Amino acid sequence: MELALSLGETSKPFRMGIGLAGDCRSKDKDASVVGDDSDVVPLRLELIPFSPVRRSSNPTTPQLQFRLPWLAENRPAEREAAREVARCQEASRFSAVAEESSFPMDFVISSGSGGGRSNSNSKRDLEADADREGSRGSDDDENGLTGRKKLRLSKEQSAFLEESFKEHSTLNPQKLALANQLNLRPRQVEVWFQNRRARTKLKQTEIDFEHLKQCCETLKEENRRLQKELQELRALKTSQPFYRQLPPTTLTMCPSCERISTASTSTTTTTSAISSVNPFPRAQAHKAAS
DNA sequence: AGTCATGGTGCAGTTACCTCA
DNA sequence: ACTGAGGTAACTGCACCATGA
Repeated sequence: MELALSLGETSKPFRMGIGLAGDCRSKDKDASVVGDDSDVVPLRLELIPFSPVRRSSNPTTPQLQFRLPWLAENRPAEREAAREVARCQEASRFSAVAEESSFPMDFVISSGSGGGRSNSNSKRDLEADADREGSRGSDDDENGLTGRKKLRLSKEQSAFLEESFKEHSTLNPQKLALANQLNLRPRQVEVWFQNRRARTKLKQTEIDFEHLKQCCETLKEENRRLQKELQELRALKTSQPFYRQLPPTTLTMCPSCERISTASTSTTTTTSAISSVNPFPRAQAHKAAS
């Protein structure tokens, strides 16, 4: 058995970057998903594929074809795992049916904890309420639990979501399709993507931290080296007093290209070349030019 | 064209649950 | 059996954006 999932535009590879400055909230969508090259650290997380994905041969219809390994038809050895998934998601069907139903479901009665919320999350609230209702199944009735019940996604479900996440880190187009294919509630898929983005960002932050730490160490070492070199040059300068007696007119600088040339030998050198032994190349060059 | 209400979605922060050493 | 740490599903509150009235 094979199911096809259309994920829309897939030409742009997913890239995740962390902005170095500024408020990410004001531009979080762009910064966290696409990442403007101007404000992200060049080090990036690469999402490594770990299971084969067969793509549609037709480029005009970017379509992914996933195998659903937990289905009994595909891997008979995992029939029991599939039954376990079905058992775990039994509560999901309740709310899924409720969503598909044309009858208005009376989920508006709040369970108490979200009293101060704005109206802008009403659908999410309804889903959460439905989740709570759905999760209060026979198990909870038996053992008396009233809190939220945590459903562990199967490895196969997580892998499937990972594949989808690699194509789109945002969810909008494929949420319902994913939820249907995985036999999960749309809210579960949504939460999974949110948590996945958070994990990626955290990982990227750790990588960035290590990268910046290394940069810091490198710069410290470079600074130490330059300070030592400066001390040596100063010592050389004091031990060779004739160094001061060099006529300043021996150096001239072209005002347009800022190249320094010696009048006697007409040897041209750049200011950057001089700066390797002179901490104040520009000042000296201007002084020489005047 | 500007304003407001509403809905959808993302993120940060947090909580609660589960697993494992 | 107990426990603490780590992973992660789920929740909460807020912000932003799109859309329609």
